[in-house]
Amino acid sequence: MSQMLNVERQLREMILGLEIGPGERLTERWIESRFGASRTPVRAALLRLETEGLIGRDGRGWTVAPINLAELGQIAVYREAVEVAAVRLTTALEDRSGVEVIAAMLDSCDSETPREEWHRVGMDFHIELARLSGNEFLLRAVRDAMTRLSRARWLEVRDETALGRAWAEHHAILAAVRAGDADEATRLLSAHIAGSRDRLVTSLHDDRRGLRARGFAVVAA
Amino acid sequence: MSQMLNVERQLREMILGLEIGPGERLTERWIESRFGASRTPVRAALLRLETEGLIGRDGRGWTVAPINLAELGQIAVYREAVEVAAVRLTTALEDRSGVEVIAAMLDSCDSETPREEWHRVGMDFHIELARLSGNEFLLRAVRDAMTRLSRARWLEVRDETALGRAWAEHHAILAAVRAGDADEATRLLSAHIAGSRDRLVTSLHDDRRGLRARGFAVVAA
DNA sequence: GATACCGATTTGGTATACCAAGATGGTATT
DNA sequence: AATACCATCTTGGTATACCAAATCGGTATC
Repeated sequence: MSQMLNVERQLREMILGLEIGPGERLTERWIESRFGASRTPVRAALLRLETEGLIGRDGRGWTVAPINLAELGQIAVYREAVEVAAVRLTTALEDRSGVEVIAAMLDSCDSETPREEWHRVGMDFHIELARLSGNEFLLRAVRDAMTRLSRARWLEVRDETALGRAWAEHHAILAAVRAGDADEATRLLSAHIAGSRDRLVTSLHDDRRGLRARGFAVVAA
Repeated sequence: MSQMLNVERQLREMILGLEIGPGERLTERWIESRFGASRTPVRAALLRLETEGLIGRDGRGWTVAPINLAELGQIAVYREAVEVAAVRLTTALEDRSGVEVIAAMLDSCDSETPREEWHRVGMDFHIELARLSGNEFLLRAVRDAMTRLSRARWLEVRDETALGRAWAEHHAILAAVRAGDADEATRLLSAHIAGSRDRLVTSLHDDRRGLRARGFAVVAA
């Protein structure tokens, strides 16, 4: 059986879905029996997830990466650099029709849409926006950053107004890109990322006791 | 024996040192016998080198990544985004004394220094400059970009004046950072990266027949 | 002579056996 | 009762055996 991809995918989903908590120890034998694969594909999956930053080595042994508030700040800086560069490339394109596809994706969310879907679309917005640039490295950087952020975003205590605000900011960014206004687009994007980071870090910092009570390792900023 | 790290390091060095040519096929069994390791550490090394972009899958099987001129252009854009962000962070620091360490590193090269060393120092300049920012993600991005560029830079037909020009540009960037002049530093850095890219792509494009004659796979822009 | 077909070999994917180092727990000694 | 020490178990690192698919040659047929 082609277990390798399955083990990697399922394990990633368990980690991102917080079914395995941040800071938890992983043993190859447990994964082996949990997914019915042997150690070889398990090792391959672990090596891949390590490069994604979702797990790390704890001396000997593997550990699910903790929630690291300092890291969240650094990722925001990284994101801003690459996302702004991607948007600048995109605004310089003649054909920016890809913007409409992303707008349609945003509009697929309404009041009936479950929170989980709002989150996913919110992340995909940034990934797809980077893809429009046509630069594989900027795209990969944004995708990696989003992967590392996704658990934290899922833990964030987010009210409806915050989701709506992000949605509006996403649309505003698209409007500026559509108009070819690079400066406005990057200004809006930078502000969006900074605001997003502030709300995320604040929310997790305020709730860090609750997170630790759930058995999640949280590293302070 | 701790073969895993050795296999990975030695194989990386063979690829970066062009002892294994771009486009060449790799078999796990060959690596196994070449380095006296078994397939498990070989697999680990291959998986890691794949994420570094030095090797890729060719259907079934592994292939050393070809020299890709279009990719070199994309990397330059990526580099500029992350290196400029790093330099902006660094100029905003109160303590920029790390700049002097990098300056000393540059000055360790003189007319007696072999070409190979000039190349290494030229790459380390960018890595160490990114490290000063204190942002792990920007540092990793620059290090990854440099790794992907290093084979191409080694193939570049470079005269002495080009090496000296890069050295002078590096010093000029450091001077701007030392003075805390972020705009000047980023302007110089952007120009340096763009010029470096142009010379690199032009050189490889002009010599692509020679490269192919050496058995190297070259993908056009 | 070209081509279609079939078997042998190669090769990556997987499973598993073995090993050494570290963790664990229990016992004996003080 | 506390602690030092030793046997045992766990666990990641490594080596190897087995499998299926793809590739490569060769032969036979048209």
